[in-house]
Amino acid sequence: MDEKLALATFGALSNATRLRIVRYLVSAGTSGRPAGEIAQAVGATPSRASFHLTALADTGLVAAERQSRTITYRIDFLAIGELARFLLEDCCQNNETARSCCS
Amino acid sequence: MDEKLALATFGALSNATRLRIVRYLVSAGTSGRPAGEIAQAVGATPSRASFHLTALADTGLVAAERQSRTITYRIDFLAIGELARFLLEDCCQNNETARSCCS
DNA sequence: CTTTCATTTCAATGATTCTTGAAGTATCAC
DNA sequence: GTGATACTTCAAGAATCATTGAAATGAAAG
Repeated sequence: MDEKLALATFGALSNATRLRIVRYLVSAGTSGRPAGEIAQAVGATPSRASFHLTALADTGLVAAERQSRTITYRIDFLAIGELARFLLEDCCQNNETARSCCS
Repeated sequence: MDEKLALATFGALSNATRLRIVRYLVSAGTSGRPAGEIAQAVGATPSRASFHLTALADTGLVAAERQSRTITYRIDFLAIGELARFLLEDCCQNNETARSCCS
């Protein structure tokens, strides 16, 4: 993960609505959830949810897949892992204190 | 780490100048660096650096300590570790794919 | 006590991001 | 075809965030 993407990904996670979406999609697992259901789950209008889903998709944190009328969004666990790796390895130079938190 | 702090911390890391400061302070290790030196290292005016250092300190990513005229800023490795933990455990429910990136 | 040095704070401006509601696109069912 | 459903896009305004340069603070030194 390059620095530019890391900055954008941190930005994506710094919004309450988007973080709620991420958590909801994590709980949904690999099957994902349709946009409308996500909007309802996080208490956002369809338009607002779409705005934030697009922002998340732009960073690769979620992937979108159209199935006829519905668009399914799915969390990308690898993208989150890569962000954690960026934080601990690239940024923190593998500092032991930092790493010890999630081992 | 609660969600509110996590949001603020992601926000703190989503700015290029602040990320440069974090990386510079990581390379400085536990002794930290004075504000002026940080400003110079990241190519920011004193005022701009101060603004971003305050933002970082507000989230606990760095700690400030005054020594007579100079103010030393130090990275808090634990805070970064806690953010990584939030990401992998709280957000990702310990998903193995996410965890595998930094093990 | 004045000056200098290191740094912060302030106010103004500019830039980015978020929200809202309306209009648009795509797909299905009739 | 028309109508309904699922979702996105757009434009306008509101809110938040970043940059700048000037003024203020706090601490040492002469």
